[in-house]
Amino acid sequence: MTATGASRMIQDRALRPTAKGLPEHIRLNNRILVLQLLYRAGLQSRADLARETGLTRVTISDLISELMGENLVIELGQRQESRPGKPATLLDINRVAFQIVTLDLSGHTRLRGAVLSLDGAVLSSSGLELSGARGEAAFNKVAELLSQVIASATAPILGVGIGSPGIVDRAGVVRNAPNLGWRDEPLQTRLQDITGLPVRVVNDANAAVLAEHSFGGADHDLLLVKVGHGVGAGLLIGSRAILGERFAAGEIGHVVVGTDDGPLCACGKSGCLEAWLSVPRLTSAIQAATAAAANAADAELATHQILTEAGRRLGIILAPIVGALNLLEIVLSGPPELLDGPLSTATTQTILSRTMATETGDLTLRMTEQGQDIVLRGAAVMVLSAQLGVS
Amino acid sequence: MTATGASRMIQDRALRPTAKGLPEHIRLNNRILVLQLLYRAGLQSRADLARETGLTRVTISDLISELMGENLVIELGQRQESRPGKPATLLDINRVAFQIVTLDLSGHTRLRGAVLSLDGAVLSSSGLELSGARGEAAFNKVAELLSQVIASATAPILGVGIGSPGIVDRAGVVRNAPNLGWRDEPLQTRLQDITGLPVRVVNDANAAVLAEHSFGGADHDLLLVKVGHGVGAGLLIGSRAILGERFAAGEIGHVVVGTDDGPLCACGKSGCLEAWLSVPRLTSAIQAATAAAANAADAELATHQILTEAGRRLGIILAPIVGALNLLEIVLSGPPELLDGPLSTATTQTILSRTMATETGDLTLRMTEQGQDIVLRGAAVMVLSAQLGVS
DNA sequence: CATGTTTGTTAGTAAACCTTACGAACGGAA
DNA sequence: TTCCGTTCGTAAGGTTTACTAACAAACATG
Repeated sequence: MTATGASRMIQDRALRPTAKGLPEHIRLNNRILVLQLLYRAGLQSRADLARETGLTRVTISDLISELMGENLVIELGQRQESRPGKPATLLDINRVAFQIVTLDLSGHTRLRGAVLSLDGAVLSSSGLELSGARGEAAFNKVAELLSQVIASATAPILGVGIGSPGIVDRAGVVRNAPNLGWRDEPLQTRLQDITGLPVRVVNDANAAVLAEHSFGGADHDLLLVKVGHGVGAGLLIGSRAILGERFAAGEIGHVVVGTDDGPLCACGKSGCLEAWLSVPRLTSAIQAATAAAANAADAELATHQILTEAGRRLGIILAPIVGALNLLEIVLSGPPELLDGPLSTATTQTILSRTMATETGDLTLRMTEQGQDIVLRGAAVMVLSAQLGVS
Repeated sequence: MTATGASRMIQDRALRPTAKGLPEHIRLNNRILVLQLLYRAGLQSRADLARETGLTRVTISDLISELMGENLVIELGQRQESRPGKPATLLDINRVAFQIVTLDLSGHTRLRGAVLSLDGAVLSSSGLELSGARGEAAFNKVAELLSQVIASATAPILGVGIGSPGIVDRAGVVRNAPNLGWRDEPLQTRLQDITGLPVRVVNDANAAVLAEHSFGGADHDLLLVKVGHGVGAGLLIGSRAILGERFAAGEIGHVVVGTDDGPLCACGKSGCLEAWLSVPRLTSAIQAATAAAANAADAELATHQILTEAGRRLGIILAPIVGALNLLEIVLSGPPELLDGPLSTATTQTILSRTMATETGDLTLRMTEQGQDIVLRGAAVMVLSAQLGVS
């Protein structure tokens, strides 16, 4: 028995198509490929792009002229380098021709908004107090802030990106967001209708992990744990976000930690991660310990213990996840004065001691480099990805 | 500020291309699409396929004639149904023209091999005692069994699929398999050179989860826990296998369970999942308890307790994973007399009680329906997927 | 028996890529 | 200075793919 002419290796590229292919899909594919290269590296000639993509100079020229027609790409004069041959014309994404508007709805009391450049830099930002608004009132606050931010843009807007707390489905419907009092709120569609702009709504932790991935540079699988009023996570595997069957992936706040009970949680269970790790719980525990302490050294010690125990609890939850997914990179987002120190040290230690060292030896756990704007920037990544295929 | 002509929604289909697109890729895409439909549903006419795919009858006809030329598709006479119009010519994958050869190397003492039809049915099987062979000797045993099985095929062989324990990379190199004494063993390449057939080597648990996905029917994200001499898992998200950064995804056997210590594990830590749940540990614990019991009822009770506690420990490990990935379907593979009963009941209970009920309420945990042949059938899925793009 | 319907094929068109060829612009050598 | 090789970008023509339009074959029905 021998191999047959019928058998042909199917490359990874084409596995499991779910839709028919048409010539124009090739064009779109290559268009995105070119935009992606220009977006990441910038300042390349048509010939450079041809070499990198494997497409011919002819095809690249054609694509570029299309992109220049849309004002997405511009020529930036000739390369100065002294080489034989006709000098190359340098190209780049037209980074000032468009701007991106994003909102971060994850603050417990305050909504934030910003205008960003295509590079993800925050050009201007503003905010609006939620003042306890819920349901339709909260929606109106969001719409109000959005129109403010849109008005402050100084270039055509590529799209609007929004990071919302709670469970958000692929269509941008907020299935459930207790803080804002939303159930099945079709935020994306409604705001799209109001503004006439393309809008993308995603979960805040998912936006955050996208920001970390795109602007942090590393091409690893990534888990981002966002600690705030609650605890949530965003997960990126193979450069794509994991949403979960019911769009609730990353909702680890109410998973029970360990086998020795723990503090009572608002959800009714004991020992939930959120009951150990949320910002309100940590600050109040530290405050209480400090108040009860005899002196500054005691207070310091008690604080250290509280943070270490919280970090250990986080590590206990993360260890099975790290093992099951063979993760090598975990990022924390939240108040650095709480997370960056004993807490993160304890988390790393705990994960390493509870998993197989040979597989997780080079695990990295660190604070995000995106700071407070992480959700705003992640929402911008969503827009870039949706509108241009770039990230 | 308004939306611009430049912005265009990029559909999910084309997100993040990593390679250039060419006209022939369209053809491959559509070819796979057609094969997939025929493989799954079977017995359709060209016109049916055109309607389902959205391609025209002309294009379908052309594709079908290509596939018939390769003997992959055959005509099966005309549809008998009484309808107006010219009767349809029914088509199907030529399910008897090719066979698949697969090996399961995950048995602790015995290698298994089989010839399967394109449908994944086991046509014949054989085995070979490992007799403690390790390293090159183990490789020779594998090669010997493989040539036996290949010789017993009765039709051209589409390809060879192999499920191996240990850590297997994307190129089919067994990075580390302690049981077989392999380190960086390029199994796929070597066997491909020997046999002249396309060979695919994957981790046994990953093969198993593919089998469960393809033949189990459900289109959910899936976690399969394989309990044997060790404990491993295979994970499928969005119909694609998760391998992990170092190809060690699913290696949860040596993750520590709970915060109350536990049995000492061979790896040096205390309370590893494998130290609670592996088949040798369960059987010996049950044997000991039975021997020590005063009567049959006591023995029964002790056995029940041992299995319940093991199931609870599995649940403790799985709860964070289920929460983080928002999984709804977990499958157990292994000796049903151990797993199917108190153990799986306790696991389900534990997961539900340790996660947020609203998100995991409709969690399913069940035994596999694939039985002993799960790895053999999963390896066949790999071959189908690699050679035809079908699964 | 005529009509309408469905199937599968033939002929010609549009879109996307490719190959081949060429002018333009530069550095370096005769 | 002049010539030559190199590199860049563009032009012209060919190939592959899928599409539209049209048609013959085969059937059910009034």
